[in-house]
Amino acid sequence: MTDHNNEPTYTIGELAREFDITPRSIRFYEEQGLMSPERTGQNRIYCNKDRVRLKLILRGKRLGFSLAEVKTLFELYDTHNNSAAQLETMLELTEQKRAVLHQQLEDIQMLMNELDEVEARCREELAEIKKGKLA
Amino acid sequence: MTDHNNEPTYTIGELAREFDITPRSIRFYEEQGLMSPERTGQNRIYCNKDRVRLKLILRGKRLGFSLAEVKTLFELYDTHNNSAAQLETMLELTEQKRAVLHQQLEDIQMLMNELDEVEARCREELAEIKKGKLA
DNA sequence: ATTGTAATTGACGTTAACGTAAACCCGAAG
DNA sequence: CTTCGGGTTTACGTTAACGTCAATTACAAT
Repeated sequence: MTDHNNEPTYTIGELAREFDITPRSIRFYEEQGLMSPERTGQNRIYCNKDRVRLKLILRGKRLGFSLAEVKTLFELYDTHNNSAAQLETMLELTEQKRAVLHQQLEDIQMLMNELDEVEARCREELAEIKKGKLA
Repeated sequence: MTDHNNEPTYTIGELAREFDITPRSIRFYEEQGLMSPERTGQNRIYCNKDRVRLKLILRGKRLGFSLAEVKTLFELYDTHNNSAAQLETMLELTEQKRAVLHQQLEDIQMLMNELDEVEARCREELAEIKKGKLA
């Protein structure tokens, strides 16, 4: 958290701890072109934008996106595309992602319902057992 | 869809086509202990229960679960556990899964919001371009 | 001067989830 | 009979996303 000139920065270790990942992972994300932090000599120095990126990467991963996919999302978001063609492409991609997310929402709903059932069955049986012990 | 004695069955190829995966994948799931279809000689013959299992496997995958995790979920669901200890364990596991799913729901919400923004920005710029072309 | 702590690059190892190729069997069609 | 379109096993190849050294550097405290 070396605060130099009013903008907060972080070391790789700090970010690693904060997000509960290893420095190795962070370097790997950089290697894959997902971020490019500044350097102090040979040491990496991360600014807020980098931290946000990292957060986005991890969120993408939790949703099952590959690093490559996350990267293209970044590129989409970054480039202020002026070409109409690219803008159209981008809209297509957001639509695709939206479809995937929608599917996941459905999946989650169904799984949650099943979990409810399993849990209910479980609690019932536990109650049975306890009744048996008291008798 | 060989209907023998009122219960529908399927070949590996049929299931593969239906779920848009390869037979190799299905055999792999079996190898991992996720299903064990009957045999006609050396050929696999899948019943409805197997088909449902396959569907569940794929749903699990879409949600980012590993095959191993899906397997333990199956085992949880299958075994009519009588031991109180095992029931408790099961409740813990369902709680864990629930937490993961909740996190995913949040992630999806945020990502969808971002997609909305990106899309809006996109459409604006497209409108600009079109206006330019008409002028 | 040494010990400790955190960082670096480079290289090789690992796991999951299949893909792919080779060689085989089997039942129906021409 | 052979050809063809399924299916089968065995086994090695592949990709992603890191893990795990190993060797080196830098700075900080004892």
